[in-house]
Amino acid sequence: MSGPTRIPGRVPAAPPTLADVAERAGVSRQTVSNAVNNPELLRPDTLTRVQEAIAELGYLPNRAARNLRTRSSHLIGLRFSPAQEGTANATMDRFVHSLVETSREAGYHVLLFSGDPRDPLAGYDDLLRSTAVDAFVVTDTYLGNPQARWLETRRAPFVAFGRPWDKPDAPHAWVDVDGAAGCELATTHLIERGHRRIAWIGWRKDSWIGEDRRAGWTRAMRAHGLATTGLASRVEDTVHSGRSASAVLLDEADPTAFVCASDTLAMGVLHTLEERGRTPGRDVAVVGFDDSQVAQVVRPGLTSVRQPLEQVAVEIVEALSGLLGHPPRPPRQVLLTPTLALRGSS
Amino acid sequence: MSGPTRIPGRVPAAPPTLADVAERAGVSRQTVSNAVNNPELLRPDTLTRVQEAIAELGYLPNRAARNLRTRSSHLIGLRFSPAQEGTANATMDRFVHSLVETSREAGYHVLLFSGDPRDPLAGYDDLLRSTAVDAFVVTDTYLGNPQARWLETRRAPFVAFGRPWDKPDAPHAWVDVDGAAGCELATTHLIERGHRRIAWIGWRKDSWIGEDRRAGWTRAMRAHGLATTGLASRVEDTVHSGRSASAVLLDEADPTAFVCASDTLAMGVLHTLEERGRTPGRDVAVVGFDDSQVAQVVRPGLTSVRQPLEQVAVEIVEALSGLLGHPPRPPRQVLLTPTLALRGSS
DNA sequence: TTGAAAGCGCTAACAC
DNA sequence: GTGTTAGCGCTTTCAA
Repeated sequence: MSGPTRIPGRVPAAPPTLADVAERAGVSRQTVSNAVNNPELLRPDTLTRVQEAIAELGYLPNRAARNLRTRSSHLIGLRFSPAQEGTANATMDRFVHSLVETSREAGYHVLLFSGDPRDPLAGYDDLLRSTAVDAFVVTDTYLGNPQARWLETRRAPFVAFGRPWDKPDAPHAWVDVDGAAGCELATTHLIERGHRRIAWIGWRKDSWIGEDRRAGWTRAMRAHGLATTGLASRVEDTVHSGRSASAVLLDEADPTAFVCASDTLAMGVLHTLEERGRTPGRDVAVVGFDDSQVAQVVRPGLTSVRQPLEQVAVEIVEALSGLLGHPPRPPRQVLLTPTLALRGSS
Repeated sequence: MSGPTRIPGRVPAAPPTLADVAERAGVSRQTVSNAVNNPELLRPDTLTRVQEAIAELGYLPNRAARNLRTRSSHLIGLRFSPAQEGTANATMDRFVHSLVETSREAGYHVLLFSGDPRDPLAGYDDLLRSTAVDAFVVTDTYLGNPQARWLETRRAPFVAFGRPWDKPDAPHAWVDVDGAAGCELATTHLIERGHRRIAWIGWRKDSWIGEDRRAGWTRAMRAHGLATTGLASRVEDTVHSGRSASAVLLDEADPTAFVCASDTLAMGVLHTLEERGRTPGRDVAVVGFDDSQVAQVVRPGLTSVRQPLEQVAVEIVEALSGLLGHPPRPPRQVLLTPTLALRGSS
């Protein structure tokens, strides 16, 4: 045991255990355990004595032992895949920060894992079978989410960041941001500033997220009786595509404003404007999506739809606590509304 | 026990244990453990039988039990603090991706934790005392690193990403990128392209990293017999500061090129050039540092010093394996050289 | 080469 | 309220 080898004032060879605290406080191990986990069970004076011993020894429960006994790790698994498209991983980054912070407040840590980007299930299975995590946060739902279905059959607790587009009434817990509402907000903002011919540059039709965001633009235009014909373009999510698409749209439809499905595409529009000597914000307005670093730093500042990722994290942890609670609360579905970060480009 | 309640073809109520495998293979639990950890101890036919049972049951050792027994978690702690200065957290993001990937190959997972940004020690202590992680990767060494000294006294294994600037011969393991070499590379590149009056915009003097990067610029200038007087500026790391500093430098010293300590500052230079109708790359060259998203997306592309973060991760995991090995290898200090990502701005 | 026994540090269940 | 007992699933002795 560690007791005799521990020399006061020196760095302990091994951290103190429950038994060390119990001996010091003159109580049983169980009482110490109760002092930590159910303090209301102890008589006040016993509690104080135990707490003093805990403080003196700098005791903290051994995680492995507690995990083994309680069959829970207080760890949340998050697949952190290598950078995906354009500015998207900046969003992921901001989200992870919020998640780490919020999880901590709820007593959880975030375990990052990776897996073959081509295999959406890679990594999940091992962690689940080895009981290394209590639950997952699934973020890569943009392709449809086989993970969600797979985790459901495994009865693994998880919360998705992103809707199950292919199965809207799936019963699992998810939190998402209303992209349509965001783009509607952006478009309405432009309409209020006097624009009438507002173009859309979005992603290809097989992207659910892209179609959702596009729907917001359509909705706002229709609501104000504005035509959309010839004003929309669907391309790859690259700066280059944004540039060519905006060039074509300017030639063929002469829009005075652009709403884009991403900051990456919006950057392409800014490039086109610069090439043509037209000033963003004054001659042509541009709005992006994601409020990335780029939007903040580029001249003259890119107005952009901002996802409330801090709130997403809060809702996810809330949902997670529900799933893992005793008794578990039923899964919730939460849709949050983004805001608009106004800058010089509009 | 889980045995009787498990129905073939259905989702198991609890994952199989060593005992389940042993029963199925008709051997003792210990033999199964050996099959997993020391297969060379088994007779080939026994090994095959056990491995078959493992495969049939989908057995994977329970992490908590193994952690408790071996006193190791195979988890690496990384403090993931809320976004710091400008583009710096994009670098962090890229680094974390690499670290997760490399750790996985070495059998480790990355545990993210957060802590009060004002307290550099926050979070470390609890994880250490609760034996939740085997080691730390310390990244926030830019302010000097009390963490490193503190972890050393606690005999906690850790590797720092970043040199101990305030104590260059500190014995702990660290990996860093040679910022001076990077800026020397950038400056030499500009000299080779014919520039002679090359300005420096860097951070304030109390930043060790900033002074290091600046030294690279000085070195390259001196090596080519070029004057540096009046060509340097030290400011805050913001776009705005970069803009004003470059405006002043252009007025007073008329440089034909800028080397900056960050992409953020370089963006400020680009803003100034645009304001004055001068084309980056053609009229005035600009080089940034960190090869951020912004550098890749802005027009006409920002040449930038790129840190070899993938290699940093590899070296860190290598150092970590050394520290945690049996017997441990002595700590190493590794300095890596960055490269230059060439783009339109130069 | 395989098996039996012990115990890592903790908490659930129950007795006092 | 507090103590006792048992056992989570695994690996490290050590004996067969």
